[in-house]
Amino acid sequence: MAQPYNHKELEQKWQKIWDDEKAFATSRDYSKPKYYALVEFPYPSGQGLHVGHPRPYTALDIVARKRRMQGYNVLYPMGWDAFGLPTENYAIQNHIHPRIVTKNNVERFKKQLHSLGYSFDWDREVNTTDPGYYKWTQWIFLKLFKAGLAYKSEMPINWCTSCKVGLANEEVVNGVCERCGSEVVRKVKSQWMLKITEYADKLIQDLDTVDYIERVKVSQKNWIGKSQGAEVDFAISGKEDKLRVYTTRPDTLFGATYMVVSPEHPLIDKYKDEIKNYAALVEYREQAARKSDFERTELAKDKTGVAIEGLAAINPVNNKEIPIWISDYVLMTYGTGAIMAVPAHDERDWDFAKKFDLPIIEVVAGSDVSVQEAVYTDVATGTLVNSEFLNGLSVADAKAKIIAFLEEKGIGTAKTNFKLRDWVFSRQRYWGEPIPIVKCEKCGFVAIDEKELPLELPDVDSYMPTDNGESPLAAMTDWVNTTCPCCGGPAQRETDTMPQWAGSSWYFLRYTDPDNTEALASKEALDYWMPVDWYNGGMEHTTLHLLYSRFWHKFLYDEGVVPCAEPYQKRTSHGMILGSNGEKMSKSRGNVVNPDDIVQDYGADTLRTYEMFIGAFDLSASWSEDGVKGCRRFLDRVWKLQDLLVDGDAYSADLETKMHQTIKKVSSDFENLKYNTAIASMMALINDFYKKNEVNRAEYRTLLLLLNPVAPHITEELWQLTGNEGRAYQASWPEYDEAKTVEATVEIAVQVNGKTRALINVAADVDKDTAIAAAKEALGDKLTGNIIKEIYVPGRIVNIVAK
RNA sequence: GCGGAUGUGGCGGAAUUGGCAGACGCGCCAGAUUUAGGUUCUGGUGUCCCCGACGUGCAGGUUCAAGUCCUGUCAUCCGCACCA
Repeated sequence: MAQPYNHKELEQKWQKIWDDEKAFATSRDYSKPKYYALVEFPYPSGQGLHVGHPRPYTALDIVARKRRMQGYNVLYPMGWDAFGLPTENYAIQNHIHPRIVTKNNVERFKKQLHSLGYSFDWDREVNTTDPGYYKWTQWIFLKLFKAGLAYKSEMPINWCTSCKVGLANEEVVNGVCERCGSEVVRKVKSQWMLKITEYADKLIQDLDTVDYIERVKVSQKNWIGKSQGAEVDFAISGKEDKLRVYTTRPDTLFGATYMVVSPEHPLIDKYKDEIKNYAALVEYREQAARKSDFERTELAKDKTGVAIEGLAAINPVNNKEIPIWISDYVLMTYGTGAIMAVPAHDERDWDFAKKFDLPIIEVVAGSDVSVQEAVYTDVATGTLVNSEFLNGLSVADAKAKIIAFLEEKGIGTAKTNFKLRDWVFSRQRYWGEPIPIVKCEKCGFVAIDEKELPLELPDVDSYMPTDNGESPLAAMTDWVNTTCPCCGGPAQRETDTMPQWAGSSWYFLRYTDPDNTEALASKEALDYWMPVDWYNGGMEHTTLHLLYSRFWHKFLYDEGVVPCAEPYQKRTSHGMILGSNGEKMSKSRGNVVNPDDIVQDYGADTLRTYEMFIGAFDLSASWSEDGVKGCRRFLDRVWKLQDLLVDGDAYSADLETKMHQTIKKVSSDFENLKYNTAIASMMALINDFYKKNEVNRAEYRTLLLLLNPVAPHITEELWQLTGNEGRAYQASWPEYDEAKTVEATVEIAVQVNGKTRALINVAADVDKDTAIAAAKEALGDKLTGNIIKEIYVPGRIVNIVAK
């Protein structure tokens, strides 16, 4: 009898051997075929590893281990996305330097990941807070600055009242701060911005060149939100000025019966002396400023607004004078901050017009414009009416004709717009990369010399942002006051730091050559390793991190720094692991599972197996301790198979087909995110061994290799115990013979009128006549009536239609 | 409101191009081993009026055949937020 399966002893033993043997160190031999597998590097939080982390890490560890066994030179690295607010908040509360907090958290995470037996190449570990790393984050920023893609802008930004930081639009979730949950208000502040919008078109187009799961592509496209329309100038009655609007429906111009501008629109202050109700407008604007974008744009709410008294616009196609209103449903940050309202064919405009009793003119036929439900906007089938020279045209034709008309008259142009807005890149915080820019009274904003990089984050007395919203760095006058690299005169350093997204926007490049001091990575390393072959990460990062990193990568490609236009060849996403009650795991719900406990009680191999077996990889799944036990039982059974081991260097005849089928299934399932069914097929295989009460060496050997990527420790131990040469992780991946995956005889169903009435065994390649004859014999007197049709699907079914 | 998913036994979940619904696991039931419990092994386990019928959120449809395709509809989850 074999010794009992002692997971603790055995897992520690093999983890040490792998370390000593440098088993998973990436080769610098660039002549072998390469494979770059990547998982999102974690933020090393104070809570330690969560059971959600191992799901993607195990999945790609399986792929990485399998690829090594298939002869690839594999890069499967890990690092730390360690700048960020929770660490800083912890530092503020406990008066510990964030560097120390980060160091402690990283140590803990690393120990936890190590205990799970991942094949990460720890020689290539990166940390975004390491000056040797952020030197290159700053270097990329300077490149962006020099290319005109980084600029300062005074504009309304999202301001978190609690964190006292500016947030990207993308970081505001349901109107509250993504990180702290506090209310977000609008505040004007001078911010560093990155022109991601410059790359909007490329970011959409190049999605066609990569293998991302469809959901991710769709999310990215929707986020970028490309729309084709026109900008149209409306004259302001009696003034030189024009009021420019953006519309996706220029064909409905004859139906524009009023205009709406955003409460912040500059028009209002420009003509304040002529506007009779200026005070009312200002009051409305102040109300709007207190609302978040979310509240302002919530669909269900009542429309509000104030008419501007004393100004009117002229509809350029029919020269009718129409009123101008202000309303907070028009946002200054999208389009031109002004719209033409076509209440007959836009729901929001319709609501507004009904509430304030404004005229509604139908210009696309086919609706009853007196009731809201009938608002007609069908682009595919509509026909224009009440529109003079557009009458009778389809919407598409009318669009083309009106744009031509506007362009000829010089009052409008075709225009493409994007929902995507530029990236607010400043944070008034301490724990981030300093922005390597100084402000000189004479020269303006000046990049510091590249030789000065990294511009290190200095130590400060307090990590709290100042009450006026300045970063704690602003209090360090010794550091702030410097000289201008351009003219040598007095200058001040930028005191804002970069957002957490900065370091994670290029980390996959650094892994290829992490110790390079001359460049972010050598050309040779980048040419060999890039692009990442398979990147897996959470759905929550598809619009933020994924878009930002693609943007930086495309910029670096244009600069000749990286060899490919897209960073990731393939992108997949995993589902969340929920608590056993089906809710998101959180301390307050008391449903958090600590992976350390599972490793302790059941072993890393059990945890890894369970995380893969829990359900479809891309869907969320609930944790179940019983499920963990089932996976442990499976590994116990694999362990105890050594007692049933018999000699044999070829698969036994009765299991040969099953062996080839299992190799085929496991091999393809590992490639297609179907880890759960791969494990199920291995369970089914060992059930067959148990039924037979024996397994031969050839069969056991194959099983151990198939299972090795999932449960590397136990399989390595069994590999050794049962007298195999070398290491399992170095063995070749099992191969199968397609011809041998097919059964000689198959059981097929015999149906009458689609209902199964019998089962027959036939040769797999039996012809139709023989199959039908066998089916009729099996049916006997169950078959009555006249046979109308006979259907035979090889290997599947015989269906006889009788009446 | 828009966009994306998801809906299958007591539970987690399987099911090529439409082709025997419920693989695999959990739980449960029974038997064996055990002083007993646990462990382990073996067998069983969708429902019902059980030689038959009914079953994949609901209602229709196409088809010899539908979890899968089509139309409509309901529910839940995620993302976005009046995007002009």
